[in-house]
Formats: sequence, C-alpha cells, structure tokens
Amino acid sequence: MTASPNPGAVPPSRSESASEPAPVRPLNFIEQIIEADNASGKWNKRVHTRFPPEPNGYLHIGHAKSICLNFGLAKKYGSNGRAGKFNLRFDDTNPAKEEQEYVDSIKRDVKWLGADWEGPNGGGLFFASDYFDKMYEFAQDLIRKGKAYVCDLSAEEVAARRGKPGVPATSPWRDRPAEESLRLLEEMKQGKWPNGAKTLRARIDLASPNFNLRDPVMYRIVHEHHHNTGDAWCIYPMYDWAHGIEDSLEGITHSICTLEFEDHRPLYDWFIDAINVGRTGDEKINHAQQIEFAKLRPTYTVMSKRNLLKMVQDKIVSGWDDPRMPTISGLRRRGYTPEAIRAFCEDIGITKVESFIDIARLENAVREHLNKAAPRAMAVLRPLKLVIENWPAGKVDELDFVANPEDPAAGTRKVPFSGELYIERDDFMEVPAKKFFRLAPGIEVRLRWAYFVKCTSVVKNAAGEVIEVRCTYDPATRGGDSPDGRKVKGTIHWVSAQHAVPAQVRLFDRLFTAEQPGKRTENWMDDLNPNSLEVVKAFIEPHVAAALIPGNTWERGGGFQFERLGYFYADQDSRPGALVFNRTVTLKDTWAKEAAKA
RNA sequence: UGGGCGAUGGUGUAACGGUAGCACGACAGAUUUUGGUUCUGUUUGUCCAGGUUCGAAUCCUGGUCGCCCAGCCA
Repeated sequence: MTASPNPGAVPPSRSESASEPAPVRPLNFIEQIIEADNASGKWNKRVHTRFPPEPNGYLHIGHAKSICLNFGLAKKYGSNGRAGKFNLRFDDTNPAKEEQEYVDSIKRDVKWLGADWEGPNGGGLFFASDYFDKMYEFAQDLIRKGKAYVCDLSAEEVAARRGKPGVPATSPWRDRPAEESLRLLEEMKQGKWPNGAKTLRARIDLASPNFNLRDPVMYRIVHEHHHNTGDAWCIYPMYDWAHGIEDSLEGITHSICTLEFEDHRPLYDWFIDAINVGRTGDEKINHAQQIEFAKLRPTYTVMSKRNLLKMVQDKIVSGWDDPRMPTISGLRRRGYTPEAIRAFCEDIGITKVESFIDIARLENAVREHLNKAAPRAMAVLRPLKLVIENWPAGKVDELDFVANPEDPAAGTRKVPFSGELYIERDDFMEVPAKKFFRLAPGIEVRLRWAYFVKCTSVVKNAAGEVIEVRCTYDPATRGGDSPDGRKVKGTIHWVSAQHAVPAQVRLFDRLFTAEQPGKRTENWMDDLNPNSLEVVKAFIEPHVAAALIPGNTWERGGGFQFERLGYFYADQDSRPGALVFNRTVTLKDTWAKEAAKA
C-alpha cells in the first residue's frame, strides 16, 4: 500500500453545502485524505487516530498542535453514528529516558486541552509496553520468515559498516540460520547478554539509498527498570519496529506524525507487510496509513525537549511550568485557556510546509478568548498617588461596575471609591506629549466608572519626581457621565488607596530576543532575553481577593482582565494575604506604538 | 556529487487546467466610559527559466533555495 496522498481523487465534501453561503474553512490535506477514504470505503468510514508521546518530557505547544489535529479529526469524523476515535498512547519503548512523572504530566495536559480519550470520541489509554509480548511473537515470526536475524555487531561496528550513498552496508550475521537467531533472541530476552552485545535486525536491503532500510535494528538490549513493566524485559523494541504494531493493534486508521518520519514510512509499511506475509483474511493485521505534517515552529522560543530541559536545569526558568515556557503546563500557569490554544491550532492550519508561526498569533488567540471570558477588574501596577482635594473627608462611595462589558451575564461588582487613590504612573505626564489623552496639569479625565477629575497641582520629592497628583472632582459626574454633556479625551483606571489589596504581579516578556534563537550565533542561549521577567508590587481592586483560593482556575475565578493593562491569572504561589498574579498577555496598546514613534 | 520532502503578499493558509481568495499584521477612518472591543476601507503575492495549452500557482523539463536522513533516540 502506498501512503502517498491523492487529494484530488474525490470531490471535497464542502461541495455538499454549496447552497450554504456560510464560510467554512477549506479542508486541510489530511481531511481530504480522510474524506476520500470515507468515500471509497477504504476503512468502512472508520476514523481512528492517536497521540503517541514518549514520556520523556513535558508537552509543549507543538504537541498541542498534534493533539488538536488528532483529536479534532476523531471528533469531526465521529458524528452520525460513525466511529471516530482518539487514543492516548504512550510510546514507552526506551526506559532509559522515560519516567512516570512525565506520564502523569502528559495525561493532565492532554485532558486539559480537551482531548478526552475517555469521552464520546475516546478510544482509550494505551502503552506501547502493553504490546511487548505481541511484538516479541511478531519478531519470532519475522525470523522464521527469514526477514530478521540476530546480529553480533557492536554499535560502533554497525556504524562503521553503515556504508555511504552508493556504498552498501555489511553485516557478517545476515545469513545466520533462523533457529540460531530464534535461540539468541530468546537469550537476549532472558538477560544472558549485556547491553549492546547483540541486536535483532530486519533483513531488508543493505544497499538501499534510504538508510533506514539498511537492515534496521528491531530490538536492542537495555538492562533498565521500566516505569510500566518493571524488570520484566531487558530487550526493548525500536521506534520503527514498535510503532506500526502499536497502531495496528489499536486499529488506528490514520497514523499522523511529523515530517522527519517521511523517510521512515517505507519501513513502517515494510514491517506490517512482512508480518502479513503468509496471513490471509482475519489473520492479517491492521495497516494504518502514515501521514506526515509539518510541526509547529513558533518565533521567539525554542521547542526541543533538550533545550527546554536545559533551561530548567540551568535555572533560567523556574521549572517546566514556568509561565514563560512554551509548555502546556507553563501556558496554563500563565493563564492561557484550552479554548485559546485550540483556536490557535485551528488558525495556523495543517500542511507539509515548514514555516514559522509568529508567536503573536498565539497571543492574539488568548486575547480573543479572554476578551469574551474574563471578568474585569482594576489594578495599578506602578502606583502614583492621586488626592482629591474637594472630596469630603472620610467619605467612601460604593459604585456598581459591570463585570464584563462583553458579557452581560457576568453581572456587576461593587468597588469602593475615596479621596485618596492610586493611578498608573504612565497615565500622568507633567508635560503631556503630543496625542497624550490622559491626566496632566489642568486636564480633566474620567476615572473609569467613577468621576471626572481635573489636575490642579503636583507634589514632588527632593529629586524633582512627581510623587502625588492633586485634583478636584465633579460630584455631578458620578458613574462617569457628565450631565452637561462635556467630554473628556481620556479614561484612566484607579484603585482606592485605603481599600486596595497589595499583590505581587509578574510581568513576562518573551524568553528570547530573536525570532529564531541561535540563528545568528549557532548558540540559542546567546539570544536569551535577560529581561523576560519583571516583578512589581501592585495594588488591586478588593473583590479580586477571590483569587486567593488555592488551586485557582479560570472556572473558579482565577483570571481577570485588569482594565487597560491586560489579562492576569492568579498564580499557584498565591497565599492568603499574599496574592500573586501572572500577566498572561497585555492588551493591544496603540498608544505605546504611537509613543514609540516619537 | 545518494535518498526523501517542500517553495503563493510581512506572516500563515486556500486554489485540484478557467477572475489568485481568506485570516493575522500594517496603514487610514468610524464607534467607544478600557488608546481595549467592534465596524469600514486600503495595501502587498504564485522561487527562476523554458515547454504543453485557447488558457498554467496548478501539467512537463531543467535549475535555484530551504528542511530531513548514515542512534542499539523517538
């Protein structure tokens, strides 16, 4: 069977809805393959995908693309009684690198993203190690068929004999009798040989221009404790040998992987075909179609597990879940939502073109979702005191604010107002710049949802810095509207000084200053952004104290839009009386852009 | 100088021999009690050279550029 896509074979199903002018996203090439398969009856309209991570690290945004793709396909083609299923499968074939901690984190992240392997489209949870017995039987089968042999060459010798383009590889053990290979494989399995002493190799083609076919290793000896099977095994299957069998045993129809496996597809197919030689009808094992797509490469970050691990080990970040990390756990801690990540993955599309995705698109996706979802609050990150000279001494006014102008169902909140407030330092200029619409001497602005105030004077310290702004307010503007219809050009946010809750706010910037870290110097560490974390002591509107609840999530009120600033999410480091917020992302800021021009 | 894959505005993505469209960005304007949101408009593209064809992003030939492959990693 060939796995080469033939997208033109069948008219895309979108023609069915030709009468509907509603714009639908065009099918990506994988959807086209699936629809062609459904039309031809190749899989009897079955669609079964899987996400097959190796538990050797935490999942990152690139994995999210694969998860959304695979689960999305199962969901999309699983309606109307058809069987669209999605498996989560751990490809745990290398105990030297794999750990239970990673299994646990991966399960949490996949579920959080909404790819529910136990839900309506769930095919279940699996481990490659569940199939070790079956794989061993298949290996014996291949030896008997003359399609595999035990090789005594060391790793170094194999490398030396690998050959070159045009020069074949060699192995002196290629024609070892099947009975002998069978016996030696059993000895390997029994633990009679040390690591590296022998391998089981597929007998394919030592002269193939595709080096993957030059008698690849199927089993190697690894005396190592496995997180799942303990010490039951000391030989472990290689990816190429294992993966197709895993797919086959689970009934996977479309085995989706990334581009670097294109060269492995002939091998994937060879192994399944080799097992099926001599089998008929129901004896034949399932043969999925491997399909490769381009992995996600966002700008301003690194993605390889090796590099992410190094940042963790070198304490450049606080851990795998540092909110600056492109990991799922980092994004979650930063305040990203599954909805936003899914929308992003949908937005970037699926192709075989290796392109860079501007990380701003991810930031856009979270803004878009949080604009609808986030309740509003006010917070002042860099406080400047504002005193209202004509405010009645000791008076506190309690005002009703809408919780979210984008979501009427969110209701209202109560916010205390008094004669001493904090405003944002950036919202005052003693000598206003061009197009600066905020507070300045003699200028009247609106305090959001409260009153108009006009600046009368400033108080400075010995260094000449403004440390206090003095204003008068207009009592007739309560709520933020002037009965006489006069307009102000600016609206600024504030918190009442005596009611404000202090909080630590962590402001994150990108981890790297270059779009492609390491491109210039070959060393990605050279492009680290030394200012990717700024911690400020902020004052926050009192009702956000709900964010003190340990284990906050968006659902439980852990996230807010701090008006005019951005989206913020209660960090797990928060303690009663010591709030910590992470800035998920800023709001778009056209004033900052304008100011930067000048 | 072996094999595999790819190339469409600034970025991403459509087109399946028949008007190069969409999204994001950028720019301009309108609305706005967040310089947010929303709305409107503008802008920019088929890697190159030949060929086939009434007609080519699409098919053919040859180039160019980029990525992947010689782990007992996945």
